[in-house]
Amino acid sequence: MPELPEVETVRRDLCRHVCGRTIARVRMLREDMLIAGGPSEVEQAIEGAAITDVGRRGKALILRFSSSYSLIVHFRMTGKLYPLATGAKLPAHARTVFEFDDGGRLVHEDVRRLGTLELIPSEGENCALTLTNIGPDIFEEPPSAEELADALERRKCAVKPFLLDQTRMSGIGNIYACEILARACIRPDTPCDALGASHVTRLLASTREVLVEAIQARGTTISDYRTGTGGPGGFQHQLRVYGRADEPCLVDGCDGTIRRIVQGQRSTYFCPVCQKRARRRRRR
DNA sequence: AGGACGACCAGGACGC
DNA sequence: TGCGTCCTGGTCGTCC
Repeated sequence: MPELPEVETVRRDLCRHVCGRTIARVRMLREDMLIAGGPSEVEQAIEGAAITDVGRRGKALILRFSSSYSLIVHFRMTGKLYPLATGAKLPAHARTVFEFDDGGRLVHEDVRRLGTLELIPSEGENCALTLTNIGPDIFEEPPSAEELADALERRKCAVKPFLLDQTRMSGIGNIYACEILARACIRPDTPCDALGASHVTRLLASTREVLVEAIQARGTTISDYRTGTGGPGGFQHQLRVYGRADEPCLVDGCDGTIRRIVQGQRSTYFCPVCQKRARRRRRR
């Protein structure tokens, strides 16, 4: 599932491969994925325009055009965006095809069609529906220890659902939430307001480490995700807990067994031995 | 206020 | 073989 490292990988790949190229024609095969404007508006806005930049906020990818329009793509679960090899057949679940004036094609594929496309004038990007309720990107604009401690103190919910909440900080999804907490040695069901200063420090450091390593590995491919060149990522081989229920903990010297629990209707994986639950602090 | 849960969507795994 | 059921999960909307 495309989370921050996956979308960042796609962004970097597309910057390299499609920036500067001009769209001759856009074909929208599933118009219902467009959440603002109609297909004809998209055609008018981007046909004849060049892709000038590819941006990202959280899990949202932003294609910027020389016509001063932006197309915001949210992959949700199964979205992919990559240049199609010359002469290659269109994939079964192609939803939008961008045809370049040099003959190349960029294809937007989404098996489950949960993803969205949104056209918006670039100057009004921040008002896009896709980006309302999406907080600062946790990789580009991470909170300070003080800010994070403050946010945690105000919440009683478990720390894992807190990490999934995109409104304060954006980009972390189910897989990386599990991995970050494993790295930080914090139990996912620890209440936010039980976490102290040392936990906050570990949480921030682990977040940074996991995201950096996952981006270096070009993201995690479990089933659908593909990079911006159409290939799989590599971080699935470096996962410590996600998807490893009943398997041994990989931490040196730890004899724990990975457990799976459900939080907010989502799978959570952790090692009950090396991930400690903080004791709730006494409040005065 | 904020938590729980269903809807959206389609395919893969699994049981009978 | 073939069908039904469950599971996957990001985000939004609804309800309590």
